[in-house]
Parts: sequence; C-alpha cells; structure tokens
Amino acid sequence: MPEGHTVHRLAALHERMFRGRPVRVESPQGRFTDGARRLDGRVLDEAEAHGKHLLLRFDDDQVLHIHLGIYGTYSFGPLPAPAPTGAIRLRLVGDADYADLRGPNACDLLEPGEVKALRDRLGPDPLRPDADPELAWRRISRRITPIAVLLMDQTVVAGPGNIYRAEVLFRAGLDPRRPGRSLTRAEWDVLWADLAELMAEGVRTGRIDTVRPEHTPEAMGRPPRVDDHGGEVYVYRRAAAPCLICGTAVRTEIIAGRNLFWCPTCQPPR
DNA sequence: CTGAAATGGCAAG
DNA sequence: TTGCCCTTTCAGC
Repeated sequence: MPEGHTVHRLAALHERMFRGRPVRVESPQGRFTDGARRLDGRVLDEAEAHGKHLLLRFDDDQVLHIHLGIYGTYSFGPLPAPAPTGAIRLRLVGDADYADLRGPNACDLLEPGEVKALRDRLGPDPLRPDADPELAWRRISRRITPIAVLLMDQTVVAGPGNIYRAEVLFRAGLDPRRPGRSLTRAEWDVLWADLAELMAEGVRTGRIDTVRPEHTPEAMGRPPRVDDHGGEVYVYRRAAAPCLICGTAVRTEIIAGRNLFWCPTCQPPR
C-alpha cells in the first residue's frame, strides 16, 4: 500500500519485469479498455515515480499515469497469470511475469503537456535525486497551516503520507500543530533529511520502520508489538497507547480529514 | 451479512 | 470543511 516509497518500488519492479519488450495490456474489469487497447503490444521504455504518481512511458511516447490513491494495490507473479478475480483495472503481461492493478485513484493516458503539468504541480520528492528541498521550504515558511498538514500536501512535498508525516514529526520532537512559518530552517532541514533517509530505507525494505534501535520493544524491555501496516512505528495508529519513549498516551485527532497521531510530551507546543 | 476503515485526492461550497 | 470516488479486508452481528 501506497506512500511514495511503495511507488518507487513499483517503478523499479516494472522496469525489471517489463522494460524493453512488448507488453500485453488488458483491462479485465473493463474500465480501462480503450487505454489498454492503445497500449497493447507496445514496448515499455521507462517506469518512473514522482511522489505517489507512477509514470510508465511506452515506445510511442504514450505515458500511462497511475495513482493508487488510498485503496489501490498491485499484485505480481510469474506467468501464467491466474484467471482474473475481483476488479482488475489493468493487467500487464510480459515475458515471464504479470502485474495486476486494482482500485487505483487514477489509471489514464497523459498527453505530454499533462505530464509536465503534473510534475510542475508536485513538490520535491525526497526519493528523487533531482529534488530541491528549498522549494518545499519556500512553501512552508510563510504559511500558518499546521506543519502536519503541509507535510501531507503533495504540492509542498511529494511522497510522504500519513505514516511518514506522523513519524518524522515525532522523531524531530515537533508539535504537529505548529504553523509552517514557526519552523526554523534548521528544523525543516532535520525533517527533510529524515524523510529522505526513512523513505530510502522504505524503498529497500518495502515497509515503514521508524523506531530507532534504542527504542525497540526489546531494547526497552517491553513485549514485542505487531503493527497492522507491517512496520515498527512510534505513534502512527497507536492512539491511547503509551508512548514508546515516555509512556504518555499517544494523542489522535482528525486534522484536515486525516487521522493524526502524536505524543504531547515528546512533541510539546513551543 | 453489513459496515467501517484504510498509507489519497479532488471538487464543491 | 464536506462529500465522493475507487476496492479490499476485517470486525461484529
């Protein structure tokens, strides 16, 4: 499931499985039939991620744009592909592997102008070498919007989602409700560097782990935990549970329509 | 079986 | 801010 690191993994996987050879493209569910017909048999030239957007460029310069949204999932496997089950929007079939896409927010073909507009709209992606954190800082340092909301705004930073935003704020000891413009440059630098590091690890491992070695349950003498989303975290979805460091009950509140989690002791108001 | 929740984002008001 | 979209999974009857 999808924060930016997942999409970067997907891009790499697409290149490994499909690049440089003709790909069969179908839409078993039927909601992408026209697009699938236009792509069927083309050669995949490049797969690229920008934030949570996956861009697949084919040999006639058609660009397939995929956004998983909150529900979208991929499943992969070696050929032969199984008979379709559920709502498979898109199925790619290569030499040796298939990829099934279900429930995406977006699965459409983009014109070159639309691709550029998309890139221009997105903020810097901590996972991309071309990312410029200065751009994000400009969009943060004048706003009264809470930093927790700004970190989820893909025009400010592209890639982080609800888990990374909660976890980097915890690791930095920052109150998530602080206005963007109250952050110091040094505080922003810490957040950016931490995003880049944690998300790069997420790309390597395929999960979101944010707990430092000295705070793991083993190191703290607590019973081991299992997190629903498959990673070890400080505050995400741990509402009312004791903070791993200080024991204070983790707070939660819906801010801008999303569940936010933080420790009021480790992340005090300034 | 029904309903809610889920790592997003968009449009409308 | 609210409502809506997309789909699967899991809790609770």
